[in-house]
Amino acid sequence: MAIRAIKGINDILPDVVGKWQLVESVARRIFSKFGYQEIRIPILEKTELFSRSIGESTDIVEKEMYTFPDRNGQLLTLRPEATASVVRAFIQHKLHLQPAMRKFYTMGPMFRHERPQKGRYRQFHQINVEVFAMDDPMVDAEVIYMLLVFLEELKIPRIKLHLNSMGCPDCRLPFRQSLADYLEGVRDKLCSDCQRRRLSNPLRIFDCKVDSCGKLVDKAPVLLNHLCRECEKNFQSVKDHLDSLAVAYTIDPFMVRGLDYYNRTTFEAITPLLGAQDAVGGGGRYDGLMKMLGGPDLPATGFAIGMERLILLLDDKAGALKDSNRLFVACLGEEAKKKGFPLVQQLRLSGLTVEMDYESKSLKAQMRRADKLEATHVLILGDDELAKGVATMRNMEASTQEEIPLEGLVEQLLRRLQ
RNA sequence: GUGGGUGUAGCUCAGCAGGUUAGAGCACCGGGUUGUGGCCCCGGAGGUCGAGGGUUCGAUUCCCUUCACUCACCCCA
Repeated sequence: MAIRAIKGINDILPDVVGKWQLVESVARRIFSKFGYQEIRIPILEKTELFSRSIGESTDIVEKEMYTFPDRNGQLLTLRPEATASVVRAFIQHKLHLQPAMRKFYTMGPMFRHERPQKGRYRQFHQINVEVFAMDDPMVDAEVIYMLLVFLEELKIPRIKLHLNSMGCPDCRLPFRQSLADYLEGVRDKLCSDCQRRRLSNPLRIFDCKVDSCGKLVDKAPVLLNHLCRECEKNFQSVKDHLDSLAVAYTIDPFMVRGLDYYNRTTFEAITPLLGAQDAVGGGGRYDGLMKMLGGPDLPATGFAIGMERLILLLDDKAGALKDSNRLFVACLGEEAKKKGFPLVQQLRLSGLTVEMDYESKSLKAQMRRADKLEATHVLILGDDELAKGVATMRNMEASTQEEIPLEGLVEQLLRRLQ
């Protein structure tokens, strides 16, 4: 039995790599315009970092992390998300003392042991954006705006922005009590999952897709209506700033972010085109995390983009090869091959994109291969040419040919193809 | 972890109400052009019919088991 890749952990073959590179380069270009700097963080961290930041009772920490002891017995985890690591790095290097370092982005693989399905894999890739030490609502609006600009630049169709506020500890505590009271009253009408959630994480009930629960949830108290004065003001300000940028949004009081560290503004970019995995990007404010991880008490906000989901939404032609000239050198006979081999290297060093056939195939076979490789030009080197001291240059699109003297050949090719 | 769907050539899929050499399209290789791609024509190569077991004179086809892939639940990007 041949070895296969691990379930949910996929190869990215050359025919789609162009899309990945497009996504990465657009991210770099847009984010740097907004003042973000790239940071590269490890894929492996101490398990504690994630269990403390994401929340002990979340599904991620409870059953989805790839955790194992290293050779010293230290428990390590393949990162299930990036925010915890970026915060850790910020604290570790005392970056709050460097005012030029506030806005970061990073991209790379994450790992969660879930059942794979469309748009959801065990190794998946995210682009993450994090802003530290800024709590003005304007920053929330700008972060959201940048996410939408990015998606628009990639021409991702039918994106909708959902917006919510998770309040702060001050408003969440009393709210939890009134929600608990309400759920207590209707508890035998809830589905079995929600019966369990009622005690472990009541906010999750808002996410339930069972019809009967949905009806109960409609009448349940909503956190958004129980925000404290400060949070209410803050949320209104975020909305005002979004309005000033002409950003359309839908208030979604039932959108509950799964990670424990979120507070106040949360948001998701949703598409109807991906089936069940409809969130292309999502994030929010997480003001308490830095302090919780032992750093200074600084606010933070950010978002994550799911790259696989983005790639699924990309137009078929996105990221296709640019149509620059590509030369194929076809040699006929040993003598010509000996001359052609160093010539090919020299042309590449001169800046041209050049391929040759290393086997002694018929000219027909070589031409066919040149066509498959989408060469724009073929340089034919054969006995006839060598005898005359020339090479034949064929333009594949125009189907025209000309002879070029071997003397000064490189210069002639550069002039024509560069 | 739970449920549904699907496993036949590199890819997309036919087929078989059990029967002898398992098919198509695309892709690949070669020829038609002693040295010229795409289109066309001709030919070739490529399959333990996912794996194991059972029923049968005979199984790709029926039954059981198992594995893989996939979609959905859960959760999330």
